[in-house]
Amino acid sequence: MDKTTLSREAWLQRSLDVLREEGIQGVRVERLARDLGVTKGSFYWHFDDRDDLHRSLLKFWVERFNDVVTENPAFQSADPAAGLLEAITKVREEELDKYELAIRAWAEHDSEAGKTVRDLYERRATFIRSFFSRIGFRGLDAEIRTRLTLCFLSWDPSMHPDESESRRLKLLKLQHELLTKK
Amino acid sequence: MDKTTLSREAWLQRSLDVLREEGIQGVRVERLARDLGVTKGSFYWHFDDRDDLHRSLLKFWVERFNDVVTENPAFQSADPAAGLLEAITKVREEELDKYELAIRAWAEHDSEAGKTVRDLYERRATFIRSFFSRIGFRGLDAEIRTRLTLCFLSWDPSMHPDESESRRLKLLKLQHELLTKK
DNA sequence: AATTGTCAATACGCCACCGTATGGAGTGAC
DNA sequence: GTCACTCCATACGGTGGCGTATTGACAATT
Repeated sequence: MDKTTLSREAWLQRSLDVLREEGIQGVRVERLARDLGVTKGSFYWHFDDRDDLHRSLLKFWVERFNDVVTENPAFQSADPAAGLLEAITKVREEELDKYELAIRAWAEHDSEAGKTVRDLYERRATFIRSFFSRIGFRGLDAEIRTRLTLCFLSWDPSMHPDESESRRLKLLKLQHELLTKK
Repeated sequence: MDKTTLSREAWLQRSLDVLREEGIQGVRVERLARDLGVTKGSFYWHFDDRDDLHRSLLKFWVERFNDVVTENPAFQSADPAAGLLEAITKVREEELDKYELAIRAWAEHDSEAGKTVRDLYERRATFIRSFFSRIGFRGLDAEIRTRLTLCFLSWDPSMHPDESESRRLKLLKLQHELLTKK
C-alpha cells in the first residue's frame, strides 16, 4: 500500500468521523487539515476540491459499511427466519449502523447523497424482503414487515444512544420474533 | 394580533420551510431576508441573533406539530386499539410529520435541538405505550411495539416520498393490525 | 405639530472558509 | 549528484455570512 492511498484514506476516515459528530457542514478543508496536523496544501494534492471529498466520502462509506451485508452470500444458506436474524444481528454487532443517521441527515439536503441513500434502501429492502418472501409472506404483508425491520435497524438505535448492547440485542430478537411469526 | 407578532412568525415559518428544504445551514439571516423581501435590519429587530432564531424555531415547531396529539384528550375515550389508530392516522392525515426528519437531522448535530427531540420522544413513547399497555401488552412486549410504531411514523415516510396517500394509510393500518394483534 | 415607538434600509468591520499559485523538503532513479 | 516525482507549507485574493451602528419611514399619541 503506497503512501498516496494511505493518506487519502486518512482524510476520508477523519471526514467520516467529523460527519458523524458535527454533520456535513463540519467537513471542511482547513478544519480537517488542522485535525490531521497538516495544511490544506496536502488536501488539494489528494482531492480536486471539497466536493470531490464529499463524493468520495459517500463511496467510501457504502463500500465499508453496506456491501458486507447485502452482497454477502453467507446469509442465504440457513432457513429464512434464521438467516434474517443472522443478518440483522451482524448489523448491530459490527456497528454497521454507526454512521447511518449522519449519512441520512446529510442525504436529506444533498441530492447526490440522497440518490446514494435511496439506491441503498432499495438494495436493503430487496434483501430483507426476500427473507419474508421465503418465509411465506406476500404482497403488502411482506412489505410492511420489511419496512418495520429496516425502520427499526436504522432509526431506533439513534433514539436510544445509551442503551446497553445486551438490551438492544434482546429487543432486536423480540422484533424479529414478532415480525416472522405467521 | 399586532404586527410585531405576525412578522416574527413570518420569519419562523419561512425558517421552518428552509430548514426542511436545505437543512439548518440554510437558515441564514441574509438569505431569509431576501426570501421575505426585507433586509436583515428587520431580522435584528425581531431576534437577538441567529441563535435566538434557531431556539425559537424549535419551540415554534414543538407547539404547532406535536402538542396537538400528545396533549389531546380526544384519543383517550375510545377503546385502546381504536384510539391508537385514530392518533397515528391524525399524524399522517394532517402531515404532522412534515418537518420531522429535518428537525431530527438538525438535532443530530445540535445539542439543544437534540434535547428537544429526546424529550419529545419520551412524551411520544409514553403516549403510545399507554395504548399498548391498555390493550394488555406488558414490559418488553409493549416496548417493542411502541418503538416500532414510532419508527414507522417518523422514518418510513421519508424513505418513500412519492408514495400515494392512500397506500400510506393502507400500510399504516396494516402496521397497526400487526402490532395490536394479541 | 411635535414626540414617541415600531420596523426596516444602509453601510461598515470582521472572520471563516475556499481555491490557487508557488516554493520547498524528501526520496528514488540513474 | 542531478533530475523528477510526491507530498506538504505558505501566502494571497475572493466571497459570503454575522452582528452593529446609524439613519429613515411610517403610525399612533398627545
